[in-house]
Amino acid sequence: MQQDPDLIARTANELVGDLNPQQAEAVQYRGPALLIGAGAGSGKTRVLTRRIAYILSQFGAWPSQILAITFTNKAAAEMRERLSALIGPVAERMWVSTFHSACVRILRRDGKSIGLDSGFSIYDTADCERLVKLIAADLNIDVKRYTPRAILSRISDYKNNLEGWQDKLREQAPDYRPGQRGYQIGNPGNAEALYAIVYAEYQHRLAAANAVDFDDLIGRTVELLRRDPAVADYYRHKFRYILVDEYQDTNHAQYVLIRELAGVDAAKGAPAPANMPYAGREGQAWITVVGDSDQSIYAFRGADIRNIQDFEQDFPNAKTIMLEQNYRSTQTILDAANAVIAHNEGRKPKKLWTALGKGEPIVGYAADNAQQEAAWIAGEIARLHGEENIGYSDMAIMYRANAQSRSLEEALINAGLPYQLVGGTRFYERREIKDAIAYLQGIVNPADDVNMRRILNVPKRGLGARAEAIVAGYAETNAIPFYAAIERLDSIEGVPTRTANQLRAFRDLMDGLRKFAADPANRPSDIVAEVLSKSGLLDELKKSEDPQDASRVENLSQLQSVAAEFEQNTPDATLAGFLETTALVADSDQLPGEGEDSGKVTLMTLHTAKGLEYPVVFLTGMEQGTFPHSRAMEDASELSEERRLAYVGITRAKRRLYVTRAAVRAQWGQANEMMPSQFLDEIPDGLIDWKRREAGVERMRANWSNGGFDDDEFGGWGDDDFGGTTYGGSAYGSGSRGGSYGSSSSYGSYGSTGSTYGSSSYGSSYGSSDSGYGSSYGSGTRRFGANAGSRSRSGSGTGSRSGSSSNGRSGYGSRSYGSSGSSYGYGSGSGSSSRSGRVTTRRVAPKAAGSSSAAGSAGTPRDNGLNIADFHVGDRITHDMYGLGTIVDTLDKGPKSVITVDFGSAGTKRLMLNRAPIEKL
DNA sequence: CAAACAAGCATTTTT
DNA sequence: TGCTTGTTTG
Repeated sequence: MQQDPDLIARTANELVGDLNPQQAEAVQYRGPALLIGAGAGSGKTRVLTRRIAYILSQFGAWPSQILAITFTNKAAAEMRERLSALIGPVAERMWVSTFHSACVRILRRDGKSIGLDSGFSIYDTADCERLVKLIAADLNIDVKRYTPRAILSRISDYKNNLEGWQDKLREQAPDYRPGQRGYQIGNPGNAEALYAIVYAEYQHRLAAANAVDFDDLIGRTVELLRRDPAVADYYRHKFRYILVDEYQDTNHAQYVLIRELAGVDAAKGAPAPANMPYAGREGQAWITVVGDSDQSIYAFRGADIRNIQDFEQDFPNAKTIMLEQNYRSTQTILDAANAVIAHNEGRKPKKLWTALGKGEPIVGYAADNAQQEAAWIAGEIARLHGEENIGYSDMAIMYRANAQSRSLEEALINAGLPYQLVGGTRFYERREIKDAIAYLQGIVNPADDVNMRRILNVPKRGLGARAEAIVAGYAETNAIPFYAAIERLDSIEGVPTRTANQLRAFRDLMDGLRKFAADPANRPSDIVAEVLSKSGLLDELKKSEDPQDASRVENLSQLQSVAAEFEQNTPDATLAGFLETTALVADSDQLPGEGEDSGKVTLMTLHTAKGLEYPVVFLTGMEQGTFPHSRAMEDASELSEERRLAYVGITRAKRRLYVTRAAVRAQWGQANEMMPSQFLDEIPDGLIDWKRREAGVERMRANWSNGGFDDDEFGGWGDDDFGGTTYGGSAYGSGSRGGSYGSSSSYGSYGSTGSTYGSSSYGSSYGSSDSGYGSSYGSGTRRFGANAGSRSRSGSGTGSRSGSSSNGRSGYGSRSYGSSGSSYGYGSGSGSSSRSGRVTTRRVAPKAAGSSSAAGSAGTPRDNGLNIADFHVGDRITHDMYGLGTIVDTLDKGPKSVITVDFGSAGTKRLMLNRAPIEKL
């Protein structure tokens, strides 16, 4: 049955002999619909690839009959690789791809029947935003009230739910005709109508530009399958086995797409027989979906968890097989994960277990601030590498949001540790790259107005807003694309001669490039080179003085390399094909594949980390407001999603898990005091070995609280304990590893440069090491150092608490985070019952140490010599930053006296009298 | 029309 | 704090 020389036939025993019973059952199951509930680390990919091999060799299916869908290109590549190893080179020819690339392939081939020319452009988020802005300008929409982002997110919702613009328009604004001119919305009371109109107009212009956005790739493919029976038949006949990975992250459109491709509803007349040995050539294709509802973390982008929850109702004769044995992590890690996820309501109980044994405890660390958190992690990584011989590439640092990567990077640079950062501003989103791509897109698809208008004046060639408006007006009047108007510029009236000349030059440029691209002898990388030089993009950047532009030149040359690489890997590489790969890359795609050792520590967001595993994982920023993210804490369902994200993060770790937090985190240049994450409370206390349980500030706070002073917004009065003693001393130093840690090479310099952490010694040594980071980092540290200061407060009882905390858990209940704990009622996880109205992140350091003081003497004690006796309620003062204010309260604490000042619009602040930059009037 | 400057806003997470 | 956007001036 297998004449295909590229296909290695496998016996059933080869495919299931080494699997556990549930895995084996999943691989071999015969039936129209199978849900594999695959817990984290349960061998999901293995089962999926084995099942594909099994279908080929035991069901007798052709490779071309299989469609395997993943969410990222990397996952697809990995699956393909594993398949190759299992069944041979035939894997290279199979449809193993992401939803999006599978749809592109279908639309390129068959999109004509819904009006898509095969050279269509794929707009990324930035392109879409430009388009919405153009529309908003034309319709006179107030973009302050309706931001393009908000409009787009609404449009995305519509598309994810397959709500067409025609229906929306009919419901909300039946008199609007897409493409009509001079329509002014202004500010309608009816927001829904506005959304409907913009949606319709947006689709109209996408169609005119022969372009689609990400969501359209799915939605328009569904539309194609529904509208064109011949096309639908073709694919239903072709794909007899459809397998979908990460099914919990599918949205409604993707769900329908699968149904349509499988012909579930078309086959209704002949219900899927339950006892067929294989799918056969007719009727409904067989569907296998794999997923874990506890790892659904993309609801914000439309993923509908019900797809997986309701699978058995949705597909006739469906079968569910659960995989709960974990082969990845230690029992300790799984216990933590299980405990956390158990706090989510309305989920099917599921308990991962492992045969790997208990393993080491989770290590916890509470830092004073993000910089210290990062430095501690860097030190720990150096130690693990040096003492335990753990490779850098076996360690990963994860965080909730990309912005958190900065301090971590800085610490790693400072410690001289190799790292790679995944995500952040993506290569293809960089301005210069987008510019170059826009040229390429314009060559391939001249109707692409968004990209044409983007490059009209890039590089500067004297074609500004005015010229653009003239051309756009003509194009609109004549209902032709923007570029077509330029080609006809001789018939446009009222074009200044200069502008006309420039437009002609632009037209000649584009025509020349297009001719160049049309020559089959020129490959994509040649075209990229031609575009870069002829357009003047490269010249402009090379001439520039801006140091940033040097790296832009680098990036552009890298783009050319990418194109060259693409040619290497693709038999007949076309420019359009190249553009496609650039449009659909994901962050995780940059990660090295299996078996490649980067030799570097990996930094990435928790979202990016899904599907990956590392022997050592650092989960950072475990604070209320950071993780869970502040915008997700109010809403029960969003909080559940955060918790699933925590579950994903914990289960990435194979052997060792670290959880760290910072008591103070600076964001937007403001220091905020952060409460420990509720997820930390949800991990059973006995599983965590706290190397440092409380940050310095928290300990002090606890001690002062009985003095009745526990409120916010005073200039931090950290002292030497804050940095020196606490960090190098009791909490850390007394741990068994203190000595070796301090003496490890990369870290040693740090320890030796100064006794205090937050103050100048660190900032300056860093600042001098790298000019690029120096300014932002150095100043940030200095500012904090100035605030936290080095006023000595020695002796005031850091006693019992610090002692016991450094010894670990004893004596600490899971809720005893200092005195303030009880006032933060986020209730230990039981749903929405107790939601405190209190904000959990608070500003602790006023912007006080304004530019003047911060710039000067970093870390020196600066007593302004003011005396509390001179200040009374009602007195007027000025503050360097807040301006005029009136004293509303004073608190005499000697040198630590505090005044409360009402600054009117700037708010009411509590200020440390002797440190605040104020003047009495 | 471009360059320089000021103001306002921003951070979830991504195919 | 840092970036993007808008405004002003030459």
